[in-house]
Amino acid sequence: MNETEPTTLYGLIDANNFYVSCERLFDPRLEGRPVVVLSNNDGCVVARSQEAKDLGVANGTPWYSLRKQARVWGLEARSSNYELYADLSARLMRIVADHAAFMEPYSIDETFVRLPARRLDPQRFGERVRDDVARRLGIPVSVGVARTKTLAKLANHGAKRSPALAGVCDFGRYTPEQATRIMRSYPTTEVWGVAGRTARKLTLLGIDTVADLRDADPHEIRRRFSIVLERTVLELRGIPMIALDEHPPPRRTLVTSRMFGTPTSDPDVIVAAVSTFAQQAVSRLRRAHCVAASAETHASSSWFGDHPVFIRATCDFTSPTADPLVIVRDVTRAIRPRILPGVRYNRAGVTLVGVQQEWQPPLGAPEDSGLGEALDHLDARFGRHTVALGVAGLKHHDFDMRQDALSRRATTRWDELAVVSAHG
DNA sequence: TCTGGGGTCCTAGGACCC
DNA sequence: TCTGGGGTCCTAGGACCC
Repeated sequence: MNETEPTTLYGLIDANNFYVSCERLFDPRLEGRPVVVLSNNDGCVVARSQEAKDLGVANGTPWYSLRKQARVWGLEARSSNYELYADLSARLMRIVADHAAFMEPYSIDETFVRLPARRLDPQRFGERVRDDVARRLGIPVSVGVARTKTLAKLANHGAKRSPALAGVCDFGRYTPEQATRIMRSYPTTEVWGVAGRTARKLTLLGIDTVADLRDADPHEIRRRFSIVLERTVLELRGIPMIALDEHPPPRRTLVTSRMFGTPTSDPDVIVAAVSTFAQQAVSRLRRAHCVAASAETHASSSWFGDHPVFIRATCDFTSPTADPLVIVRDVTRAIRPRILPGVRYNRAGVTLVGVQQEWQPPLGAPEDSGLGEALDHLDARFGRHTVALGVAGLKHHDFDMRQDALSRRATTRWDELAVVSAHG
């Protein structure tokens, strides 16, 4: 690399404890206290405040097993409020976009960026982003900057972990010796793309730390693992192998799947759930202006029972479609005969497959019922979920999830606005 | 009693074709 | 005695991400 050529630098901006931070934004009493956010159905912990992490609460812990101790600790729990999080996420991305040359949103709470070509000190860049998001949104973020996406991820971990860095880590500031020392202090599981299975296999080869992985033979890694892990090794050496993708291809599958609040053996309830989930999936499909080629439906009993049951049915549509009438009909017809009597189902879902941009149906293709368009209009005029097909239109269902501690959707619902009062 | 939801990519193996 | 080789497409399963 030519020293005079400005190197491309990647940044990773990641919100701290995003769901908890969202909850705190509209309920400041949660500030400074241990807080967790629960999965759908109030099942298990999916996000924790720093205070909750310090208490030793692990992600994935079932809430029922914590409830008692939570009272002793003063641990607060909230049901997940994805409508709120999605809206705040969009605001976060808009703010970051003001600072970046290119950006690639990576998940609901993080985005990769390419730093502006204008030589701005990476440390200053990180501080500006952090401060601007804090000022305009009120959510704390951490920033990692490095020559590859994998290193930017690692730098971001460091920025979060080390209070002295105050949320910004420019990996390029370290000497080779310092970088090696840091990488020796982290296990391989801290690397983007390495989880338990791979880490265990790496340990057998004597590769325990990030530094070990960086120094491993890439060809050997490719032979024993995959091309993906080989790229990771090179990225850890500062060689960019994973490009920034500003226009990721549209999704190919679209899933709506959920546990039931109460398990059921009643085929009518299961079919009603499938019908409801199918309509939610179609609604997302239509908002993306896409059609689907086929669908898969599944239902299952608890994984933790003695004899877990999993049923599935697939259906290919005559031609790719976004017609709720067709999709709901085919999906429910496919699954009903597969339902086994006497099994307590506690989960169902619909996956739309072969999702693609809207296309012109060929001559002779079955006609669209026009119902989807009508529902879109009603949604736009009267709000979502105003009208639905069949039993999905009812307000309450036997399969509804439990959400005992749901916060307000303060930024997307007029009737759930935050109320602020001042006392003189 | 009670254990999330929504995605991606890679690999291996089988079917099928010439 | 000893059985081609290369290509594509599809599916299932594994591993990972947040």
